[in-house]
Amino acid sequence: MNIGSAARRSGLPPKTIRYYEDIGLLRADRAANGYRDYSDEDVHRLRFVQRARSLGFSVEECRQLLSLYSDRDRASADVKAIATEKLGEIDRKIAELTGLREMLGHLVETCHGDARPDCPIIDGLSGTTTSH
Amino acid sequence: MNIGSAARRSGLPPKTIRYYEDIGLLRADRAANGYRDYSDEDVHRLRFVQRARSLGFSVEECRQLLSLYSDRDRASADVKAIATEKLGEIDRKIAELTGLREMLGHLVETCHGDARPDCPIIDGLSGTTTSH
DNA sequence: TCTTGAGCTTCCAGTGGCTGGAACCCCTAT
DNA sequence: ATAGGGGTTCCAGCCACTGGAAGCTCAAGA
Repeated sequence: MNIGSAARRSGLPPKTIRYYEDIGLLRADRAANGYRDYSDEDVHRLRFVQRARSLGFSVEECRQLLSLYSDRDRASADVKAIATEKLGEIDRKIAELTGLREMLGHLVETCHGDARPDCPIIDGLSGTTTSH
Repeated sequence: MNIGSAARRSGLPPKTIRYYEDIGLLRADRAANGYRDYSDEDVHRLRFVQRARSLGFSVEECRQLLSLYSDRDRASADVKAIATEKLGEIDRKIAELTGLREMLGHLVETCHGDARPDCPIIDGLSGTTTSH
């Protein structure tokens, strides 16, 4: 099938699929007219990458996962290691964002938000107020 | 003072400060020898940006905040609007990451992680298992 | 048959927010 | 005189795409 169909079935834009081929993540056959030609298995792989990306795996991690995916004899521990590492990263990001949320939320709460120029948010950012 | 001192005092690398000048976010005077010359007020502004960036504001938002910061007559409501919008974004990101965490966490939990090739994580990504 | 339009191809450039490196200048201390 | 640790500029690269131009191919309609 052509790239458009593969795109629709995998949930990835054609541009992205071409990009993935460009960086050697997923290659496709070519039809006689030069068009890329995708098999069902190719689409499967594309969707695999799409899911992995949407779960926060980097393209490089997708490359690893793909090779583990294709390796019928891989140890599940290898996959779990990557996923666990990623889980840690996600947790760290959540923690960081939660911290930010708290700080910014506090600033927003204490700002009366009217026409007067006095603003705790600006003060907080400029460091004139002791942050706690 | 030179860019190095300004960097140390603001918590921003010299490269980043030059970059900010490049994109017109913060400009600096020049000394006779061509070196950038920063006043305490400049450092204050740099730190302001540093804090805003670390709170998740984009550089463009920093530009807005800076102009609000410099405008002694601005309404605190204007600042609050930007901060509240950002708060919403942070909340959305947290929610998204929490969703990811749950999904990936579930996959990791159900993966026994040993030498056998059977792996729910790979299965989950490849879509052979119904996601719920 | 011709034309139209959609879809495909390649390639180049831009996004955000830096960061690294090269090549060079300046200033101070030894 | 020289060595070093600043500073300066500019160019390139990172990640993961995305937009756009110019040109090809294909199927359907007048």
